[in-house]
Amino acid sequence: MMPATGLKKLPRDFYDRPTLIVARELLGMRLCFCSDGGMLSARIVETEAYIGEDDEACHAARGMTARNKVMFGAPGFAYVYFIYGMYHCLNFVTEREGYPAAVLIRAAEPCDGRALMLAPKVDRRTLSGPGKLTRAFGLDRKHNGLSLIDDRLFVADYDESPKSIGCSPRVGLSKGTEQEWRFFDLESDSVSQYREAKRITL
DNA sequence: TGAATGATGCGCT
DNA sequence: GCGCATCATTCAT
Repeated sequence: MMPATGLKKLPRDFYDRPTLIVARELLGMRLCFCSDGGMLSARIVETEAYIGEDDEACHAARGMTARNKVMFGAPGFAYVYFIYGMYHCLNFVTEREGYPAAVLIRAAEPCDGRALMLAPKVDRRTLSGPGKLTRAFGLDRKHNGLSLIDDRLFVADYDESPKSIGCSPRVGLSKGTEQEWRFFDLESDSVSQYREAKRITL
């Protein structure tokens, strides 16, 4: 049952589409998470696409493993993994079951539940990076495999689409840097710092 | 303002 | 063992 406020939770069909489309359309959408303390939400302003076994940068490039198997499953599920010994990254699985693809959520603007976010202070930079975002929300591998159609973790359309969208190579990779599969809201100051200016001033 | 680096643990070869 | 879809800090310009 939808609340009377007109909350539009994205259906599974939204994710069951080409990953580049999903990555772009997620910009401006609200990431919503019911933490133990209450409801958290943030406006997504930066995403990256990872598409199939032919994408050298995709975790699925070497086939299915215990770690990446959620990516091979049905669309509309959360793929959360642990990286660099101390961070987690949040992804949304896309495309048909059996085809491994996902969108990494890289940055967002804090909205609801700011007092509940696990950060020294909450401002426009609090969620400006994938590791910072998951840490502030308290997301970790316990949340790997959660359905985004459930009420615990989901995305809703608040009609906050960006006016203009930029793209660039994906961040932090040694392979797969030729594709420009990173997308971000050009007018947001919550986008992650890395190479931000390079592509915008084109 | 930007480049280099250390922290830190797990998955995979 | 090595490398990693990161980040905060340090040091150099």
